[in-house]
Formats: sequence, C-alpha cells, structure tokens
Amino acid sequence: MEWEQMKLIGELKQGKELAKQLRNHLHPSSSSSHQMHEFLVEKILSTYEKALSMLNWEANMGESKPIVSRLLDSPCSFANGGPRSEVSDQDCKPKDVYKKRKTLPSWTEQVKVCSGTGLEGPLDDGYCWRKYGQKDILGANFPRGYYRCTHRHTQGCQATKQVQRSDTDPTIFEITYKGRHTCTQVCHLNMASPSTTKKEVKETQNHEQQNQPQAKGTSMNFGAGLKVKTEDLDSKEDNIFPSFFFGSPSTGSENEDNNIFTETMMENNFMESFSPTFISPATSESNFFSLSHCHVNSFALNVQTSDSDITEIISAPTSATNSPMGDFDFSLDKVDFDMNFPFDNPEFFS
DNA sequence: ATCATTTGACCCAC
DNA sequence: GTGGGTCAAATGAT
Repeated sequence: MEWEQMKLIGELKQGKELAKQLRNHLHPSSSSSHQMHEFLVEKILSTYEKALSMLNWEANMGESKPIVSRLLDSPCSFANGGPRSEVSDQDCKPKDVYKKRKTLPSWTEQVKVCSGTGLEGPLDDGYCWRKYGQKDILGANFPRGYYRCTHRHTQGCQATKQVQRSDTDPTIFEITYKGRHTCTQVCHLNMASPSTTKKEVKETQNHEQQNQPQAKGTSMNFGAGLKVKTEDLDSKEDNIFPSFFFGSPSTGSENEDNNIFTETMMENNFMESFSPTFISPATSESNFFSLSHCHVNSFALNVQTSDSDITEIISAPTSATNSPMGDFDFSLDKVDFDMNFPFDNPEFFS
C-alpha cells in the first residue's frame, strides 16, 4: 500500500473519530430531532466505514494509485465529462458517455438575495467556477448560466452548476449543482471570493435592468439578506446527496427564508475544518471558528442509496473530501468543538 | 501574456 | 424539430 493511501485511510479514520465525538456531543434526548441526529451520525460512521473498506479493497486489488487519480484518469469515467470532451471516442462511445453524464447527481439550491442589503446576486458558494455557457431558456425571463469547476482541467473536477434566476421572484437564484467536487479547492477559503459571483450578478443584472430594474451593488456582506433554501429536486435516478435546510434560531422563525448560509458555504468552512484532509494549519482554525458565528439549526436530510455504478464511483472518493457532512445533522450551538477537537495535535494537520 | 467570459454552433435527448 | 447542455473560437479583462 502506498503512502497516499495510508494517509488517506488515516485521515478517514480521523474523520470517523470526529464523527464519534460529534455523536457524543449530540447526546440523545427525548426529542425526535436528536434521534435524527443519532441516526445521521450513524450514517456518517457507516460512510467512513465504507470508504475505508473500499480503500482496503483497492489495495487488495493491487492498485497503488490513489482512487481519485485513477478515477480521473479513466477515459470512460464520468470525470471526462460530456461527449465532446478531450477523450476520444475510441474507448467510449458517445452514447455511453452521455449516459454516464446523466447519472451525475444533482441537487438544487434556491438562493434568495434581498435588495438593499448589498447582495444583489447569488453569493459565492466558496468554489471556483468558470462560466462556460449561457442559454435563454424557454419560458424563462432570465438566461441560465452554466458554470463548471475552474479545476476541471487541472484536477479533473467535474462539478458543474447552473444558475437560473427565478421568474417569479428575481431575488431568488436557483442554483443546480451537478456532480461533486473532486478537486482540492483553494479559493473557497475566501468565502467572499467574487470570482464568479460578480459575474453572475452582472449577467443577471443586465437582464434585470431590461426586465425589472433593481438597485445595484455587489459588495459581499454575509451578515444579512442571503436566504438559502436547498432542495433536492433532481435525483429521480440516483441522488445520493442530501439537501439541507438552514434555519436561523436567532430569529425564532421556522421559515427557511431566514436561512443565512448556503450549503456549500457550510460545507466549505465546516467540513474543510472537519475533514483534516485538506486542512491547512494557517487557515483551518479561522475557518473552523468562523462557523461558530453561523446560525445553523438543522439540515433536512434526504439520502437515497444509489443503484447505479457511476454513482458509487462518485460517492466513494468524494465522501471523504467533499461531502463527509452530507449525512448528518448538527447544531453548532450545541457542539462544543473545543473540548475534543485536536487542534493542537500536529498530526491533525499533517 | 494569461485567464475568464461571451456567444454562436454543435450534439443529444425528447 | 425543438430545447437544453456543452464546446470552442473570439473577445475582454487584468
């Protein structure tokens, strides 16, 4: 077994331990929500178990290359994108590729932006996106923007998203994510990175000016105005990803319109800190504690087991990097990170 | 010079 | 045939 795999396994184990710690903090009370906590935490543990067993399986198969790399190298894998990707059709018939592309899991978030708060466009979700297309959609007042991960070529990350401004409520952006990030994002540490957001704002504002003028302003202010509703819409086939609903306990409202942070924001910050895999000593702590200011109340969970091969492939390598939180529910108010989290453990940041 | 966006064209699914 | 998703050359921004 190669060093990368051993390291990966070690980190997965660490994640497992962290999940256990989380379970300890979310000690079950009589409320059903806590039962849900317990259930979700158990799912996390089982996910890690799966990942570990898969790694062992890979090792037993005599493969020495890291799984993700192998995945991305595979000419027929989903990682090579659509039918007109760089890969020749010798090994992959276009139809097959399309089939596989179709199996990419997707989920939709509705990001609401309130005018007057300085947020006139969809908040950056923390990932680096590159726009590769825009389409006027039939029956839609606003064009749909197509974005893919900036690291598609460098790291083979196949994550894409579509940004569609709502017709009924122009302050709502429907963001459909497809595929999980397999890249090691670097720019996401800057939550307010305007790399794509400004563009999204600009493009939508252009239409907005045509259709329904609105105040301008693109400064990124996380404090107010952003409302996120995450839906699990697509996924008739093989959605393996959860949907999250962020509530704002400070407001006391059950309405998800009070949500503040997007799933990916949470994912990027919390999980980047939670999963030691991509953590850096210089940034981990600040990111980690920045979350303590988030009012995260609950995540609505919707998990489906996959029956397609490709989804299994996707879920395995990404579970430890991109979606380790996908299956559990937590309330930061209730989690005492300081007690058990090994910040001062040098191995943690290895 | 490099990188990101725009936009018309292409391809596939329906 | 049409609509949606993607590509890639042209263009723009830094």
